[in-house]
Amino acid sequence: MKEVETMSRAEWQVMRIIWTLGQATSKQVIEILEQKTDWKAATIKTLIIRLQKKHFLKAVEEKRPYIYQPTIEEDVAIKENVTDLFDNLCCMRKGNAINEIIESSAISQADISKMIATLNQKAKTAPEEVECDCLEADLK
Amino acid sequence: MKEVETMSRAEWQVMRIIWTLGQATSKQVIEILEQKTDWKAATIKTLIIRLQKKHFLKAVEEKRPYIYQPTIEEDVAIKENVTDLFDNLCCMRKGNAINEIIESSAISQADISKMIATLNQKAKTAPEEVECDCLEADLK
DNA sequence: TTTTAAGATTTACAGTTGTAAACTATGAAC
DNA sequence: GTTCATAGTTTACAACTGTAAATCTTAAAA
Repeated sequence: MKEVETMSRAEWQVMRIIWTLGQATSKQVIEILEQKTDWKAATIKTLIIRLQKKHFLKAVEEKRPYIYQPTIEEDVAIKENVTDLFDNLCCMRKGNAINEIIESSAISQADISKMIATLNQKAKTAPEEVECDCLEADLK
Repeated sequence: MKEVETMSRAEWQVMRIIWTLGQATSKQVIEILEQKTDWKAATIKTLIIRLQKKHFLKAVEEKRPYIYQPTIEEDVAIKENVTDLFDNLCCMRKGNAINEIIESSAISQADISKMIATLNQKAKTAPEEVECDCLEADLK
């Protein structure tokens, strides 16, 4: 059973537009997503409605067209998603997985420096080996 | 429309067990997952069957109990998942997202060193800033 | 060889997601 | 004040998921 609302893949694309714009009308979102995808306007409207039902978007409804605004910050949502994924990976393999995304992502100088700092810090107390816990009983 | 088969969350848990053991009978998987989750044996059997239909597992069927083996390597599957997630994040925010998982994950000395090496290498050609492309039209 | 328990397969069913058409309401133009 | 076009809401429907019971098979015990 689902405890917390989550965004589907398609819904996430809608949110990206609105996060980037700060707020947007459905028309704006539709115009942009029709460029990026093969979705029909009706599809995009459905996604907006679902995001409202899930409370990830709220609409300023003074008058039409409504203006849609995010109710969750992009960084927070990203962190939730990434955490959720990594929580289900074998501990032993996270390091390698992270190394692979670093390799394949464009990252700014500033972010690189920050990561190196984080890693140096971590190195002070990091274990020689990380144990696999894939067969361990969970506490839940 | 789905071009490629993907594993659902629940199916992933089954794969983790079998990846870790190398191969396993349904009984082994059931015993372990009954510890880790609230799933009933029947549920776990369903997941195994679906994984076979999706060709992520094959069964050695000489005789019962069958022995199930992965048809995809764990590292490959992890990379696909992680890539799939990061492909849908705003470019500008990937650096920060990666930094956050580094902070919150247990990582071995060896993996830390490797990442630092990767980052130093990247720093040589990394841009000062990464541009957001969330509103850009895709090539597809 | 019959019985039976363990294991495999089918069937079930509601909720989510991708995908979109049909329908309704409203601001703006006439 | 009507009439539209635009924007918002309902309805639709199949595939995928989480969840599991019911049923069929077969190796092993009796």
